[in-house]
Amino acid sequence: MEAPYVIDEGKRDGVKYVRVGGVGNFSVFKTFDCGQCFRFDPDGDDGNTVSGVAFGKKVSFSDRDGTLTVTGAGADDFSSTWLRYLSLDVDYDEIDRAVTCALDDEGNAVMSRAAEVSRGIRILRQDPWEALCSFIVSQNNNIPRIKKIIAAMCEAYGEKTEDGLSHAFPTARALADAGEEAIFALRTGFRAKYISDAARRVADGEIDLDSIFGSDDFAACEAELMKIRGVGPKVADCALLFGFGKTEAYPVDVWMKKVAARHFKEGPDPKKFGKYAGIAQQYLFYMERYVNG
DNA sequence: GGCCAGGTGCGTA
DNA sequence: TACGCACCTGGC
Repeated sequence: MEAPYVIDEGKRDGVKYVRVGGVGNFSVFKTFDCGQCFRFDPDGDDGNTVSGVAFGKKVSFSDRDGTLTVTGAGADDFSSTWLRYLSLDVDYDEIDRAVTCALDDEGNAVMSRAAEVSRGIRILRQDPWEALCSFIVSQNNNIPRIKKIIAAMCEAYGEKTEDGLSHAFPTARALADAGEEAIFALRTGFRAKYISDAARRVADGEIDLDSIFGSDDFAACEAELMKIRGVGPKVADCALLFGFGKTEAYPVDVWMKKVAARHFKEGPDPKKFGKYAGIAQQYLFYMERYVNG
């Protein structure tokens, strides 16, 4: 795999930027359009730029002719934060090879098509608490409203970003202190008690996200998260996949049920994809939800 | 004006 | 254990 390398860095209109080459098969648009993250939106009209907030930093990503531009970051920030966030240190060519030969011929044909249309998607490594909380909000909900609720939560209870114009995702402590009624007032509906329960348990250390992050016992991680009210297998798996870097997590939602019904006699069996099950899942999900739609 | 959304908890057999 | 149904709200 070609390793990402910094081309140059500088400032435009007083804002830092860094340009990076060697990013391989990476699509900003697909990565941020595939439903894994709710705080980024398309910026401008080139179709290749998104802006948002992650790890309390306002940032935008843009790809053009194989060059990634990160605005709001310098070379140091790129290597310390965004390289890992975007999973640019992961060899997706190798993963694509693995997931397209894991099943029988028929299954491999489906996976090859899914990998083809999804080419460029990277599983983000988001903040664990943000991912957990966001996917609690996502249940029985649609993406525009999920984004709206999360934006309201950030504005009300998140620390301001450096430029003072945006807000970080609120800490578990901030949401726990806000209380269930205040969270309900953000139009979260029946999820208010779930968010509140999650925030309290995490803030109190009753659920230790760091130890889940460091654990290799996937089933135990899932069980631990499912102690939270309103966290079932789907939400737990999304949090583990998108927030805890556990690519073996295989969230099954209505779209994945459609995939199974439409393209497979039974299954696919996620175990066959091993530690890349979550990435295979994301490819199948993306094909069904955003391409076949 | 309804239906429904990237689920989950709870009550019922 | 295995279903079916309610759930806040607002986008379409």
